[in-house]
Amino acid sequence: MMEKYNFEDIERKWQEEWHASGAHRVREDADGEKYYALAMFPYPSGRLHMGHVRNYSIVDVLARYKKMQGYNVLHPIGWDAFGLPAENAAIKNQMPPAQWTYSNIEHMRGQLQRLGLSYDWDREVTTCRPEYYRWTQWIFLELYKQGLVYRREANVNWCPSCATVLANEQAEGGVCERCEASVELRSLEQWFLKITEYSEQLLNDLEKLRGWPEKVKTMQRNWIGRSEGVRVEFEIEADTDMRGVSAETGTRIAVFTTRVDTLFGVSYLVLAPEHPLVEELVRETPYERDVAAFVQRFKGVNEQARTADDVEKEGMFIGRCGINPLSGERVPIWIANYVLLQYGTGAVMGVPAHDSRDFAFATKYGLDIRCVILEPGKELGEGQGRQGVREAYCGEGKMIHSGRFSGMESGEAKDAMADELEGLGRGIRQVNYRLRDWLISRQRYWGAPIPMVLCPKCGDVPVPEEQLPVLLPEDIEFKQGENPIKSSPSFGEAVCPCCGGKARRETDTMDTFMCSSWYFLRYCDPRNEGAAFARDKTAYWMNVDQYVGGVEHAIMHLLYARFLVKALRDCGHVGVDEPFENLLTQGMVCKDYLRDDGRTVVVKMSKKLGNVVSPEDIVSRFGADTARLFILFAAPPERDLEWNDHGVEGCYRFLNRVWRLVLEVRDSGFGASNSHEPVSHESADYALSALDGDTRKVLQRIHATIKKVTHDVGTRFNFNTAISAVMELVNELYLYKKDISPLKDSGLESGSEKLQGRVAREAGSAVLIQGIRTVLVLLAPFVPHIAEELWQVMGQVKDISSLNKAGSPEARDSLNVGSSKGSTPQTSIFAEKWPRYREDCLEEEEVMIVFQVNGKVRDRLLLPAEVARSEGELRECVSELPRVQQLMGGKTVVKTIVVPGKLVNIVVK
RNA sequence: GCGAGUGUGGCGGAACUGGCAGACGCGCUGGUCUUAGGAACCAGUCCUUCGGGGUGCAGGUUCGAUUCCUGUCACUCGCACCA
Repeated sequence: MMEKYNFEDIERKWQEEWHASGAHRVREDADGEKYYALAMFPYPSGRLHMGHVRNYSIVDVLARYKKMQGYNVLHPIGWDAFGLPAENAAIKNQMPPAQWTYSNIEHMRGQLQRLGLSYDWDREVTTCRPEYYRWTQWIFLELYKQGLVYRREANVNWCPSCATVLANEQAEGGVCERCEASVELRSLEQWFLKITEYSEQLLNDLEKLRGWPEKVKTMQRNWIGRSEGVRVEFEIEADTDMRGVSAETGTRIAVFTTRVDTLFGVSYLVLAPEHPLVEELVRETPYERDVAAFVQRFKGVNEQARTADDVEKEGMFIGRCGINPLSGERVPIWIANYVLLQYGTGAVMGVPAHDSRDFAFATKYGLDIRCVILEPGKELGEGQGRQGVREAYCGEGKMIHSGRFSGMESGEAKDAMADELEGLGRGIRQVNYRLRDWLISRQRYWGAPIPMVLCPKCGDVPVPEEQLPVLLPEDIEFKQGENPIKSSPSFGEAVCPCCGGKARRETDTMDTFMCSSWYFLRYCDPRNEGAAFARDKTAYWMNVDQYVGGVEHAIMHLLYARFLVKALRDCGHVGVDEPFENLLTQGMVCKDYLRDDGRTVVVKMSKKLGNVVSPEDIVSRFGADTARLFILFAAPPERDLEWNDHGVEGCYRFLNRVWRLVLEVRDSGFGASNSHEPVSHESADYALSALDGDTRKVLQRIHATIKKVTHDVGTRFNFNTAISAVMELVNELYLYKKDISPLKDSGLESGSEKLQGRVAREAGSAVLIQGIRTVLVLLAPFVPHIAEELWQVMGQVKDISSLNKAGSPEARDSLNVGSSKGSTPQTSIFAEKWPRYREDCLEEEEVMIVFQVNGKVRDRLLLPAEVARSEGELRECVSELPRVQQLMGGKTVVKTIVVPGKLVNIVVK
């Protein structure tokens, strides 16, 4: 009676074995080529979800595969452990965030280990531990030294009832997610990193990232938002009263435009309501009161709400006029909600005829709409009023009504007008970025404290390096409201490192993105107590060869990490420009969900909807190997994956099938142990050509599978098709095994026939065993436990090794997957070399050729390979095909296309 | 709005540089075995009026299009203080 596939015992056994032998520990090795496989580290939310399982399974396959290929593989894991949920849990459960976090990590670490992921646990990193955040603080100070850190007032979402700062997501619709009070913008002192100083580099270096999905690069490009244009200055009309305008702010309004060619179409100027000039321009004018009221209305509204699609454009005239620097025309100055202070100069020129936003605004307020660019192929009547213009034309065209620029192409005019403005000192070519500086301060407890001291005498003073880490206080009271860190009686008090006087300690903590922007560097040297990382360690391991994670991190995390690496490079701490060589963005794990309206839809698994499947449940019912196999088989990694319980069962069935195949082979006398008398040397020395057709076919399939799986795993990351190829091989081995079963030996043949038969059978057995070994090795990265177990079983099957004599030692090596070298039950399958396929084994004896008439398949023929490859012979074949001849009857052959080895297409009329 | 992506059986998905559409798996149908259920195994499974027709829809390029081009429709995702 064959033992059952007992995944529980097997998985436990091998996990213990790997742990005991330190199978996944890794260190720098000058001889080996390194490979750094990295999954985005998890937030310790409590338990793993299927998205984690998918992410880590993908990376584990790559890590194990590369290792079998002989690479020195770094495959680490850690915890992105700071963040708001821990604080919320602290308030709810009256438990310190640290305790909540560490117990979550404890549980999730167990879950990861249960999945058999090949992490080097000695390198585990936890961002909320002082040993780690000490270096996060150090990095902050390094940036500070470089002048990349500054503090200024900035608007934050503030909930007056909770007395706290909210993230945008917590303030959706302008309402606090917890108490539903309406959120206001509050101006507070905030810490920023000058990421904008790197805008150009962050944009340009995207070119270097050949291994990144185009989609992510496009998102980053848009995010950085480079635009070339001209900063144009409009003089404020001289004959108006200038009382309010100070010398510093000047008497001009600067606007930024990418369409300087439309300058003659300007019919008004608009300032953002918060623009510093506004107040001065209206001071002591009849407009002062109304403008103040208007500005007040928009002060409390956050930008997101103000710029949303459905928000009506609103504005008002402020009683002043500007002068168009090229046309000399007077244009009224307005303020409006659709102009943002943060972008460009906080002011725009209104060109209703050629900008759809301006068009909407001008239409609403009855402002002039002047057409200055003619859409190609269209004509414009006399009179450039509002009549006839139904929508803004935003394209290029011929210049009209633009003084001496009329008649030019708009592209030409752009240059000419920019030149002229520059000559007049009224404009300058400028590049603008949408990217803004990174606000890293959080008025929260559970984060790395910003290592600064605010001294009344010396100002902002960095904490000296030797005083790091600035530890999070533990004498904290957790309750709804203000930053809990302020409840510590001692934390806020500090001695100024500069003057020794009494000072205040900064109580803001850092954005958790800061912690996760350098963890991949720490993995290279995780226990270093004297530095964040040693330069030679990062020099060896960096860059990350393959980074895998959800596309939700396409912008922020990946941009911040790129920025920090560049900044650290400029501080002399790392030698690379970019951290992540190749990036794979995996899709979401979805499941069907019955909506209220009775329709079933497939959406992302979420607790809220209740369509989740717990990894723990699947692992305990089917095992880690099945869970991994299914999640890799159900869809290619970058696509969304639909969870299907039946599909999981299918994968479980497949593993059982592999299990039985191996055990049956072990038990039913395949292999040399079955021989009653030794097969003579000569008869055992098979040449490939001496193998019978079926055996050759199986051998061919084995090598074709090696080729496909290697390509699918190593190059395409299409694990689903790799797995299906192995399934096909298993199906074929099953059929083949039945054919050559030793039980078929009737013993009725004559002596020589018997010998011949046995020789053939032994060749068959050898190929079968080789096939099974191949299956196990190819499956090992996906389902490591069962592969390891069955590899051990195969160690008990004696190898005939007859095929060893079929070629050179190298060829032998690749032909006999992991046989030879006296494979013993003690040898791990992961010590095996990843197999290489043999070209000569791939060649098929017969090839299926398709015959088409006018592009439609009419016949197929299985032809010997030489015939199939010969164009001449294929042409001849056609005349022998009755079906083709019949369809050609009475018609003239126009031409015949022959694709050797594939098809023949006859075009007839 | 701006930007990106995806549309193939009952379902998840294959088809790599244009060359047999539907690999592999699920589900379903019939059978073998079984007291029965399950498991396992075997056969079948796009539609069809048997001519042929089929890859969201309409065109185009080509001997030949799921693949390339143009237009169109539908859906999905991203767009600044959660992680």
